[in-house]
Amino acid sequence: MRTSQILIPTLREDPGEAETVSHRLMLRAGMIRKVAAGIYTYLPLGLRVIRKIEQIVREEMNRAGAQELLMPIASPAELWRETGRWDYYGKELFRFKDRHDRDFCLGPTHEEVITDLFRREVRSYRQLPLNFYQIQTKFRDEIRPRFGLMRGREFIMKDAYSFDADEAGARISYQKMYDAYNRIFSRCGLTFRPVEADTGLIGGSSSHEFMVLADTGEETVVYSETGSYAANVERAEVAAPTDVDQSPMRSISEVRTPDRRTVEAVTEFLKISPRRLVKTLLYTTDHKDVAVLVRGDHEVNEIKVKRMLNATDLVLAGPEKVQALTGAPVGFAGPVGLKGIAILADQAVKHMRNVVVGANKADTHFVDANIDRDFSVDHFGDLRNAKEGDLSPRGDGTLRVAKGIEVGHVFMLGTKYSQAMSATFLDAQGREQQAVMGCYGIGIGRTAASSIEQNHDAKGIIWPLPIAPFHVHLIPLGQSQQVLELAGRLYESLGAAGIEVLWDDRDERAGVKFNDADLIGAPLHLVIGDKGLAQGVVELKARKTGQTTRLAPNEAVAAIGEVLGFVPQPSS
RNA sequence: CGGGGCGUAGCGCAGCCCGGUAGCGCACCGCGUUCGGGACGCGGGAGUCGGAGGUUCAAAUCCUCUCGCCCCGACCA
Repeated sequence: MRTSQILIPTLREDPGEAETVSHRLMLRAGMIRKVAAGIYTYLPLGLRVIRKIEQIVREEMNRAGAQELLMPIASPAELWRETGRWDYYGKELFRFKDRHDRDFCLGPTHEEVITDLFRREVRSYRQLPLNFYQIQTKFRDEIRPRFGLMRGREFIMKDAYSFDADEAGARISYQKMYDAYNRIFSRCGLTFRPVEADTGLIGGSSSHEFMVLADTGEETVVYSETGSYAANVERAEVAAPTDVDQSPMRSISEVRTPDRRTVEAVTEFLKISPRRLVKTLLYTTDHKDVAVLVRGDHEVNEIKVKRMLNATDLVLAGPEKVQALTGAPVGFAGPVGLKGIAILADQAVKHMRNVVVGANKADTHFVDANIDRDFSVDHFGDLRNAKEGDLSPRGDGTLRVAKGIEVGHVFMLGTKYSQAMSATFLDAQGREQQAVMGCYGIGIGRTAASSIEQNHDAKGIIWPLPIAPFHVHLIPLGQSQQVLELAGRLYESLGAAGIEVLWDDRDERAGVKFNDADLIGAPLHLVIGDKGLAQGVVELKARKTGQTTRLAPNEAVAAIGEVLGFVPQPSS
């Protein structure tokens, strides 16, 4: 491709709207342009990268035995009402009505549509297992789209759905996808890690997320330093506490803590460690209020609380609510004397003695409060976030914390959708059985963005070869006859050898061309200039290392083919 | 949705406090010089100052409403 025939509007300056590296570089390299918040046009260069990733995904899906199909973007509300997700999905679902006033949505995911296909078309266990996938545009009206392709409201996703006759089969299907995902992200040149994850809105019994490790990631991953445990912090289990405080109970007393509302302020004021304090957080769920107790240096994990309560909704109580429940302003809530409300506590609280808690009275705390004597707890459980230094729940060392970008997610769905939608088949005994499902997603654009987060320098992008928009950036310098002629010849023969070349045929100064080439990030740059030709050489530069090799022009194609791992075709 | 910020030429911004000619850099067009890491000279085109209302002799600037966008928190590929 010649630059005169492909629109690559590179930007010299950073666009003001972009914060993260990948967003900035994608805009600057002329890969994407914003149309509305979270909605982008993929320009030719960006689309080439997207297509490369899609192709890798396609190859690995096919290899894993999945079959490609394509479902519609628009789907009728009836299907979503069958599973209850028309309501449950909430504002994130882009909804619209047709001319007959019938409800539709733009698909955010396709469990309903694929399950509908399955129940209509599949009858027998002999047809199983099945796995269908598609690469398609999805719509989610995200609360806050951000970081370019990282979190769009319209985005390209590969989604796959497996159907098995039983749990054992489903586990095999799941494992195949898990393995395929590992291959896909490896082939894309990413440093990533599969982690145990929460299932969120999709539902199901268990899942793994594939996390690209990057400081700009929105997810928090905890992993055992020495072992194999890794999980999203939303999901990460906390090992049962081993430190049991055996000290004798002292008698409870009230202390004045004027205007000390936070753990930090109270513990500083009383000159105690946050580990001696129990903080009380008040929440409102679907139908009731609850208090959640955690140690002062711990954080409540709301997902775990939701799970314990079997609630779909959980919001921290506002100031009026807190006042109503405790009779005190925010900052002084405590379990002692707290009436008419369920009290949950993290397991670590169980073994604490002589703790500091709010007194449900303005500017007052209790010290030396004790469980069972001064207050009671209705349920204990693992309700906090794992944190750096915790013991691994698998007993393999201590936990560390890192940031990650979720590029893929695999779920064991079980029969959640097949049950809701009566997706059944007949087993060998002729009995009707519900299909056991799995679903598997990859964010294609997010994968591209993640790759940039991991592969860039101050000058621009450094694409891994398999997803680079072009293999070689051909950079002729000046307009001399010999340079132009050689550029044309090399362009032809590289193309004939199956090598993808971007030929900068603009009449620009060397600096402009070099800077654009560095920004765009093809793995190899081939520079042709009068200076080199005077010595009979062209220069091949590796974008990543900056290392330059001088080559005779007639060796260039073979040398490049070798570096790229191609078997060069004889050029005509 | 809560908190913070921004909308002025294609891009990046100044001007706004203290009302009075709409400006700078880059990009773009023409001519010339230049040409191995973002050249220079001369000439030029381009802006409903996000939108609507109001105050005023006069509004980019003050007031009200509104729309859009970005950043920080609760959702997810």
